[in-house]
Amino acid sequence: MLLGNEKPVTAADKTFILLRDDIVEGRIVAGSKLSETELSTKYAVSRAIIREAINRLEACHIVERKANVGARVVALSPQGLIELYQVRESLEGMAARLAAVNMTHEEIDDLMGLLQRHFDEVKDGQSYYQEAGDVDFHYRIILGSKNKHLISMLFDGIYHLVRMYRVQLGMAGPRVTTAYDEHKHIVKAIANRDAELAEMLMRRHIMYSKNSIEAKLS
Amino acid sequence: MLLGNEKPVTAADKTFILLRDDIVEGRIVAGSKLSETELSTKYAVSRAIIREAINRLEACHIVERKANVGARVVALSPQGLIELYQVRESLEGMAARLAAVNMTHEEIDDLMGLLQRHFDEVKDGQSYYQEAGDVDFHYRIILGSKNKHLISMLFDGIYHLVRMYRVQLGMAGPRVTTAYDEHKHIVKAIANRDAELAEMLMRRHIMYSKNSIEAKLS
DNA sequence: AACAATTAGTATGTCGACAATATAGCAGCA
DNA sequence: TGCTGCTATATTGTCGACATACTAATTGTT
Repeated sequence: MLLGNEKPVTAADKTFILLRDDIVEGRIVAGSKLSETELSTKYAVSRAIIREAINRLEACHIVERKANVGARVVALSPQGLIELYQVRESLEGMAARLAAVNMTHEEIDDLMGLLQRHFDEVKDGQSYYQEAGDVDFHYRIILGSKNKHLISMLFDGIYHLVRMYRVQLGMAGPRVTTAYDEHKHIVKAIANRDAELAEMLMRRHIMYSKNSIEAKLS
Repeated sequence: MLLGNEKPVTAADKTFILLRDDIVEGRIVAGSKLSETELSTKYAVSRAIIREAINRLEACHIVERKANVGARVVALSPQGLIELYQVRESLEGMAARLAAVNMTHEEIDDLMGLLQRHFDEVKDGQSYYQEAGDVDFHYRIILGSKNKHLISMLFDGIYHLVRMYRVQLGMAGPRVTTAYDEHKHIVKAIANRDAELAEMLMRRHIMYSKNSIEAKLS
């Protein structure tokens, strides 16, 4: 899954994305060791490329590296997921706040259109959990914040980890109808340029989502 | 300045820290291009080491890299500083909230001791802006959150950028007495385990700090 | 004179080999 | 038998050289 407009141009870019997705999708199991030589044969590139890819994965917190020892894929734990959602709540809350100030009318209209399509799908009974739609919703609000650091942190860092948890702990969860209502209220707050409310609603939205996942884990 | 307990063991580690500090302290000017060959002679290491160091700097958002073109030190702008403080407000607010829940009594006592020493210095007329003290204060609360992602984002990422702005836009600002009061109230909220209030006060504290800097820029 | 294309030059991307460090296994001793 | 120290092996860290892509200067054309 390519997020944003990351266009891999160099071999290291491509290998980074391949390796990352193999990890996120669970084809390389969490907690396992990453051998540079092994990976270099597997992906048919030199060790230097693999090293660069692993370095970037470390920056995303997807792998952990110890000097002179090697790199391991991070281990997934309930505690880790909670910490991740705490950061998400904080950052996406701020994103919603900023989006209420910085999104253009056009962007807001687009967002409402997306929400309407989402609603139609729910109405048509396709009310399985639409991850793509949900991601797209959050995606646009984060971009709407117009804050470079926020965007980068969430897309390059947090997002892939969240997806890794979703995939590997198998939560293609429900929450579709309630999530729709929450999304609607958030957009309304943004359209009203109510930054305070937008942040609060987004934080609650993510908190609910966290609670739902926590409940499923226990 | 070494933050946390990053112990450079490999040559790439050392070069990364040297290069980072040269940039943060302004010995390498903001916006300038980083030539790999040039740097490799300057720091007396191979180009591979320099490349790894630059990769890590890119992960910190201290340099920007374009494929097949090269890396540049980020340019400093008022807008960039504002965006940085927006992220700080969000993350450190959450850190204070979590610290109120997760800090041990001992850690809170230590924090109060630090605050007392800070107060004594202010009383003694050494009321120039104590950056080290201020940093140490925020440092402990961030650590007190016990949230790995939060800690890493702030220390490895945001912190050095903030310092870069401070150094290069020359703001060894005042705000020492008011900042002291704000710190005191934050610690009180944490000691009372009032997460809600701790977050709110921390966010206001950072907002005030941002406003003070903005005023100085215009 | 101004613009386009080609070419030379320089910087980045990639590679394979060597050096240094950690881990595991084995031998020797208490 | 259990522990300590050494050795061997395998993995990571580092390096210099080659391949490739961008940049800019030069030349030719309109």
